[in-house]
Amino acid sequence: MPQLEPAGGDDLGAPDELIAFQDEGEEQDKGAGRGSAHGDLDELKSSLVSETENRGTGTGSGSGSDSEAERPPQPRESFQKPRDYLAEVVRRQQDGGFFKGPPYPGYPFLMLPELGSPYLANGALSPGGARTYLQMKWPLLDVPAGATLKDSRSPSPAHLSNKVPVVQHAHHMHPLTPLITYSNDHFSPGSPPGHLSPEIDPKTGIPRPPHPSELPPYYPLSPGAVGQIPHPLGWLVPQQGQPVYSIPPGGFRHPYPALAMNASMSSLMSSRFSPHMVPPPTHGLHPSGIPHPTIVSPIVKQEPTQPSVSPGGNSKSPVTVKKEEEKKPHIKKPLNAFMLYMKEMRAKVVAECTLKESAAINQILGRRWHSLSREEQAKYYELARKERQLHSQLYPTWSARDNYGKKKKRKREKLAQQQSHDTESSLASKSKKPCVQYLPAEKPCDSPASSHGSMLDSPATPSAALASPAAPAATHSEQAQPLSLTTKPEARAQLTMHSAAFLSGKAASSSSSSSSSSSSSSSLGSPPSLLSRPIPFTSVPSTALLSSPPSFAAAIPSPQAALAVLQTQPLSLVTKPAD
DNA sequence: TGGCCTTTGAAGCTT
DNA sequence: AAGCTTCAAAGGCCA
Repeated sequence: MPQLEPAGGDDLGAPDELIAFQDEGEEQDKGAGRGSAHGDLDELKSSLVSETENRGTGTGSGSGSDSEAERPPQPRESFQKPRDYLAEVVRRQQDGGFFKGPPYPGYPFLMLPELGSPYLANGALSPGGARTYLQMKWPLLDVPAGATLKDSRSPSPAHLSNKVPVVQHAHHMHPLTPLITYSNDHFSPGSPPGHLSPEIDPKTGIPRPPHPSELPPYYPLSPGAVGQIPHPLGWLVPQQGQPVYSIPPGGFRHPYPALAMNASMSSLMSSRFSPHMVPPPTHGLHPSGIPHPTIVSPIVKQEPTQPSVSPGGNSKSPVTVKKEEEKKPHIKKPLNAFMLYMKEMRAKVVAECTLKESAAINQILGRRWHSLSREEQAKYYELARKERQLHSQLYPTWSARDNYGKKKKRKREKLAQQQSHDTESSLASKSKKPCVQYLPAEKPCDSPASSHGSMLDSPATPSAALASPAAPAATHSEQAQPLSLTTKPEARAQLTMHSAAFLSGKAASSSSSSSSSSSSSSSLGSPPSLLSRPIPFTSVPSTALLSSPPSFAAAIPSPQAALAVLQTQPLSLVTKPAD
């Protein structure tokens, strides 16, 4: 199978349309997606229209629809050779120029500390702009200077409060290295949800050799943990800097697990070692002794409600099992695509809205999620896939089963009761709160910027769908991807009633983007359709990457610049030209 | 103080 | 195999 091919060669005979598709994705990343948030709306509209037209013609290049001034002038064809791309990247960095960022404030950056620059323990941006922000289409990687030298077992308080998205190669390497490494990745921009990927099956344990770049580098740690790796956006968006994962009190050898993991994985990958060669971790610890951020100290999260369900069931007494379980750190599930999306976009929505309740925010995010283009969603699916991959690499023995049934027993009971009640009640008597409660009719979040971005970004148009090259190659799993708008029809109805204006208004505001409008309405009121499916990207070959234009990798000279870019930077995973 | 709410997706569990 | 359940994040709300 292609995935087992040597890195970078995981595709054979990629259809041209796939490449074109890839290009389209890039186009959107840098085009509509970026401009939608803060850019000129009219330009965006035009761009979208042009893109749609291009799709219709099958060209997909979208080169003619480029309406962004910041856009790299070079035609993508000029980067068919990785070195060309890299040269361009270097040139741009030297020029100090960077491109207007897309609406995604998160992942796109690889934060590389300048050697010798002081590391700000609290994660705040260095006044001196000590960091070099290298745009990465991947979770933020931030390696505090000297981080790799620190003994995480005695971390400084700085780490405890570090809100800087961390992660990066432990090796000192050229800033472009990450980009280069991507070229070896089997990454497919339109990658399907992880479990759909034919490349790896964490469960069956037949993963392809992991590539460092595939290891999602962000695993925020909870406060009080020895080390912390907050959300990538945490350094700029405190709300999102909340710890996601904590680390067991055992102490680590490296304050940045993911970072170290990258390093180890890099070695593994470079030597083509199979992940199986990595000794299984003990109690959530990485073989290298590096804890994973998904580990939550049992102290922090102690829910010894059930006897051990470890696969290796034994005859130990319940008490013993319970004790062992208490000792066992709680390893959280890796975040799925939507969770990643929420983490990234929550702050943005909160900032735009008057709402603060997560329930309401989540509803909005849920709708926006559906309004995202398939390409954009694909980025998150890919992130999630990598997340799971890293997770499985770190915790080969971990299973979602480990956390199953250990949380909120009351809730389950309540749900059960509710279900029984629902069966007896009419639809109107659903016990769940109507969504309207969280999404007031006054559209408190009718923020033009992001909303437009989401809506406009959505190319979920018939033409777009038809233009999807991967469609024919969609796997069963891909087709099984959630198409739904919401799992609760009644809630959806509520949303439709009370929020249609919210979405349609946005769509209407971009009249030229009729596709967006239709998409929105479709998402809300129509049965799930192909349009709302995640991109089937398993078939997107890496060769497509070879033809992909370089995503603008740029050095950001200052925190202010970083912020500026971050505010407009779209999430994009594809950055790597094949080498 | 801790569960609820809300979202989607992954994965385990149940039938 | 299909359907159901749980968990993952987030933070205000409420008992």
